[in-house]
Amino acid sequence: MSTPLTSVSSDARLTTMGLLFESAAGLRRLFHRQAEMSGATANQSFDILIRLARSEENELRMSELAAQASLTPSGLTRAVDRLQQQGLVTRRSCPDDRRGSFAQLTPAGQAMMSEAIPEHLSQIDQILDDVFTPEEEAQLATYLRRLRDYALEQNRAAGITCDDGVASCPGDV
Amino acid sequence: MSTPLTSVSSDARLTTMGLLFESAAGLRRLFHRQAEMSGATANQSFDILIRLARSEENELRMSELAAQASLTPSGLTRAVDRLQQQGLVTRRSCPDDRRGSFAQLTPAGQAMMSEAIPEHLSQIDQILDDVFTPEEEAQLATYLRRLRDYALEQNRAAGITCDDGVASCPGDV
DNA sequence: CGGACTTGTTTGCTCACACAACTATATCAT
DNA sequence: ATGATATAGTTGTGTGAGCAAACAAGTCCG
Repeated sequence: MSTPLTSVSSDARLTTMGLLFESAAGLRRLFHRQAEMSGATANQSFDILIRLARSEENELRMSELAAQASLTPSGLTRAVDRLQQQGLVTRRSCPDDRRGSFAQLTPAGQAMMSEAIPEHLSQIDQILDDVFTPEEEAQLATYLRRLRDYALEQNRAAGITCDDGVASCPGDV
Repeated sequence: MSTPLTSVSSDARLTTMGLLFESAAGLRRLFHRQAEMSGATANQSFDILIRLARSEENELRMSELAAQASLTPSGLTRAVDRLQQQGLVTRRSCPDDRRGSFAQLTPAGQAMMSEAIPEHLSQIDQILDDVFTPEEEAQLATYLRRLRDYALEQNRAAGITCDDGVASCPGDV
């Protein structure tokens, strides 16, 4: 056997999915590179900081933040640990629910983000201006939003292992 | 200071970028979940296997494969190591350039992919059919392709540290 | 020919993330 | 109240990926 294992007709859709992952990976590198060049603002988990910066009181519940950043709870715990060590974030325990906590930007974190965000925004502006017309940009956003919501929904549905009384869960008798 | 650090006008574009990453992450999980459920076909670095399966002779140069899979050369070396241990891939040294090698699907790898790819394709069909009209799908693909090519180009340009004789490279006198 | 530089791949090291198990609080049924 | 279950978050452990340095083979002069 010496020929590819996919038919031409399926290739287009496979490629579309590939494009999604490749463009995301490519842009991630682009952002990472610029963040790195800006010296002081270089920080992995920039994603987390931005989401905090965009929130009321610059704080979010851990679980909410995990969902927004596409991290597992455990992954987020570690990420916030690191940011805390860097002095950019604090934990504030939730008064209404003593299980919960907020991650919150410290003044230092706010200061850093005040500097870093404009750079990031201008990089995004540049990219989008270079690649899309405003209409295309809006279209892309709606397409991606649909895709994200679909994936979110499907993952949520799959996460509920025994959603309607199915007894197929291993070990639950 | 108690208000978010971003203005409303910038939020849209920031969100668009967020959507790209979130949709990619969401779909990645969706695919991973299904792969996992299909038992035998469960395999991380499915991406790599698919790209091999889609290629002539089911083989690709390591560097080419790394680029396609958005991995660094080192990351790919390790990934291929693992796949080789699983018996799904072999290395074939390039006759024309003795530095280079090909990663190639073994018969076992081909067999596995013959089984796994149809499932994967049907999952993709389902997603795209659920979320987009054919025209929208085509549009999305062109948008993503532009974005990917842009990122590729920018990253490539940035990778060439001293592209036009700039003497700013540290330590090159 | 022979040394300087480039390119393709691999190795040493470190870090970040996921999964599973655990703790602590909350909620619900009886 | 009280025990069963669910939810929020943290910790132990393994794995995958990146960076930088090493290595090996090709290329480019002189």
